[in-house]
Amino acid sequence: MNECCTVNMTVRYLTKKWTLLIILELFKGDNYSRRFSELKESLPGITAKILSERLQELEAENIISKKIDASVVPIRSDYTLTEGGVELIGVIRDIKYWALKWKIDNIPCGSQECKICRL
Amino acid sequence: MNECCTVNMTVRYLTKKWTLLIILELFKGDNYSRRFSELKESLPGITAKILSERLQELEAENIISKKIDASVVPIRSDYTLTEGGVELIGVIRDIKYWALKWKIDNIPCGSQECKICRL
DNA sequence: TAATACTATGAACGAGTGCTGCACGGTAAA
DNA sequence: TTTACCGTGCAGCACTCGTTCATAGTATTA
Repeated sequence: MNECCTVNMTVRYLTKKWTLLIILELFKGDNYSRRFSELKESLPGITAKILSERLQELEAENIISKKIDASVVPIRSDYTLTEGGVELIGVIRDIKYWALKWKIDNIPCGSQECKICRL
Repeated sequence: MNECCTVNMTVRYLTKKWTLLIILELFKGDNYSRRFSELKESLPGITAKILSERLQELEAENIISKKIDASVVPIRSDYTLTEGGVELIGVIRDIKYWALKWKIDNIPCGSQECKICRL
């Protein structure tokens, strides 16, 4: 439907609800890592289904990696930013800087609802 | 519906069909400038309506500026990348580099259909 | 014995958005 | 009268996104 292009596809993923926030949560975690339940807690309002979906997408995109510890019960799932994922933070920062520099009527960030601009 | 955030909003605009291509066309033009009809010609398949819409959006975002020469008939409309728009090219490049570096199964760019990767 | 914690997946539904197609508007030169 | 030029408005289709509810498996805890 849209143009075939890695740029476009990449950007497209980032627009999905929660995706940026999930990446940022992982970035803040020890070793850029978080558990499923931790993510869910730190993202009030997200449903397990959507979180699961986004994590799968990010894994498919090689932005995060997943490690399941099935020896423990209940199961632990750890999600970690890949090297590429960590570098993506830099790209997101660049976008943010551009936006802050050139957007006159930007949405007031730093508000409680927006965690992205705390980068 | 989505998170309020300039980053998110910015990225969101870039995902729309034709937007990236329009920006690139302007970037290639003399003085980063193009006329409506020139844009339409160089983007086969785009309709006047969509081109018009995208240009309006980009203008509202301060990425391009518009100049109408009503003294001539038929009317001439010139669209030019703003300073911010030109800087945005750098951001798009960064996204592209990231994508090329980290995406294993990226869509084959350089194909005829994709003009974005010629950046 | 039953409930709870944890990590999911699937189906159905509703809302929204993006894009297309078509019609229509104006003016001046050819 | 047609063409070049630059749009706008409306109708409608298709797709996507997100929510909600149902389900599932296991081991510890009450």
